[in-house]
Amino acid sequence: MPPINVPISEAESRVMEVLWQQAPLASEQIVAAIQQHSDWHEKTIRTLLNRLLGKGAVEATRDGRRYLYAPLLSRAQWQSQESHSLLDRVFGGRVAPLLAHFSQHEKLSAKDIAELRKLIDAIEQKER
Amino acid sequence: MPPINVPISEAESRVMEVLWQQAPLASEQIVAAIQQHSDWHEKTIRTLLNRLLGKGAVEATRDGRRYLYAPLLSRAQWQSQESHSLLDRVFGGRVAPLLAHFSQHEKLSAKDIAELRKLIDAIEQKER
DNA sequence: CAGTCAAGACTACACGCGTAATCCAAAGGA
DNA sequence: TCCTTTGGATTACGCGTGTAGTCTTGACTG
Repeated sequence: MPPINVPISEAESRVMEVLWQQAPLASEQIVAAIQQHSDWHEKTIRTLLNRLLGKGAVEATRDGRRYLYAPLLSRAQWQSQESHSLLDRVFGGRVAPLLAHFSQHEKLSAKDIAELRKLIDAIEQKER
Repeated sequence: MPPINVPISEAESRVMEVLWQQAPLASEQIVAAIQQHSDWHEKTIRTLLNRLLGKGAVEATRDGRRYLYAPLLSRAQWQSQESHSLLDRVFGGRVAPLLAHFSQHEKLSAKDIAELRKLIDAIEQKER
């Protein structure tokens, strides 16, 4: 599975979210899923699906007279791309300033902090 | 100082970076600074400056026959906007998954980890 | 005073994106 | 068999962005 390296837009990512939760799906099901939480027109959603196809972010396999769609770009890959992009564009590629920023300017709940500590402990465990 | 809440584009942010390092500056100095690290045309840079003006992200004060430019949007504000946007768009608004993602998929140096630990210690200090 | 130059203002243009509408072909119903 | 329906393919269109080019006006030069 080669990494997919095409940027997908905000609206397109909403379509991907549906497929990341469940796939393969027919376009009708995707439309239905999205319309539960937004009022996008069916045509709009199909357009986005087609653009994702063009970008190679999803695949379509024929199923009778329609297609079933499934993601080729994984959620983790996409998250990596977006995170990396933020890191490079906004924080000069360094993780610590990003973290410092979050700690100083974003509200971290006690739970967040506890989770962070656990994560770091886990990382250090792995290291040694 | 009211927070500036207009999105600035990638290219525009390069111009802001110059002004965040030093301000106020005449456009000529901004052009010179940017051309040290890129080959953007002078006209391009001036266009970006003007768009930033239009967005209210910088201010221009007359200085004889030219303007001196200074940021109105601060770097920290911008970093917050961008971070928040990533957090919401990509990680459902929760910090821990973002961090988990970084810890699992991005390479964190030992130094990063040490800094993270220090940050968390500091946060917890502050809390109690 | 007329011409030139430089900084900023205005205009341009292609491409991606959000947001659809229209066109087409195959399948199913009358 | 012809019409309708339905999924998909193609086309549309305004806005932001990257990337400049042209126009204007005031200042300086001869």
